[in-house]
Amino acid sequence: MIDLDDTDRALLRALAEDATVSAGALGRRFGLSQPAAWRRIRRLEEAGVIVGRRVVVDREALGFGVTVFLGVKLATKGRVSLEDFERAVTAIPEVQVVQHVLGLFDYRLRVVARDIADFERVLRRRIMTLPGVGQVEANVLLTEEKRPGPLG
Amino acid sequence: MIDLDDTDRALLRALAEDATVSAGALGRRFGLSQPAAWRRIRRLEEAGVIVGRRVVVDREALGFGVTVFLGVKLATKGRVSLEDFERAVTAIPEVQVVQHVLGLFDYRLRVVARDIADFERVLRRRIMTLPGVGQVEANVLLTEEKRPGPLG
DNA sequence: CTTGAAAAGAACTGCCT
DNA sequence: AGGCAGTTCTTTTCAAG
Repeated sequence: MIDLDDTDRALLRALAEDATVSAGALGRRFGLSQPAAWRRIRRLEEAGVIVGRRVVVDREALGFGVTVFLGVKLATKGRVSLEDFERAVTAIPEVQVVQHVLGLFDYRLRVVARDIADFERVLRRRIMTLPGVGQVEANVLLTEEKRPGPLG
Repeated sequence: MIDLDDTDRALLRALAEDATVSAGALGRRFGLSQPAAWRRIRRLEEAGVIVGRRVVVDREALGFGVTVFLGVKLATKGRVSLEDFERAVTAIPEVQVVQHVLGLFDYRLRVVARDIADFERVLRRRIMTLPGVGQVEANVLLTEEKRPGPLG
């Protein structure tokens, strides 16, 4: 649990927004030399604050225009039920995220589909047939805004 | 809505997992030369399939060990209410994601906090005081698994 | 921390099959 | 489409202040 100064936070915020900028460009933006900026970034990686770099894929450009969030309550609890459910749900290609949660539901899923008809197919043939599924609640995504979040 | 072949999907899957690998390394992995792999990646960028590159920040390493998903139902609807709510909620630093959704709730929020006590503070002083907030439902994140999702 | 420089590697270009 | 060869740029490391 390293603590960061304002410059570290600025670098982190910039890289979380766009990781294609070079260390030299970041240094110029925040008043550091290229090696200084580079050393700070490497320090953030070594400290486990930066855990990887990913490309962001636009699902709509691939024809997946529908995103639905599902809350799933299991009818049967217990260790085996959780493991069975998790194994089965991770085998569904349309499921992007599986969150084990505490509260009214046991799992939250992020599911993508080509359109609503395609989503109904996924829901009926894939989701509702999962082992131990009880109550299911759905929310269809309209717009999504991601923000940097707190950094220390 | 470009359509991809198996090689494009393999490249995309690899880059969505780890964008630090070079075009040359990807080419060797999938039986392409460095320029061939690079040209395919650039084509995916130009087609709008790859929309950016980001670093992944581990919030736990920064001391934010608690993630909570909130479903929010507005008491007062209408265009102005939505805009007021969105403007106010995006000003809360602990809110990472704001999703406008259709269903039982109107918005879904991803909120991070240092611990449960800190989350209670955010909930009472920030979330419950948002303009037009009605019913609120919470799920505390235990574990999260992200999967590649469908690519075409 | 800085500047400057050097070596390694990746990105990018043009030409050819 | 893909490959080869070459150029340009960044990244990465080092030395010295």
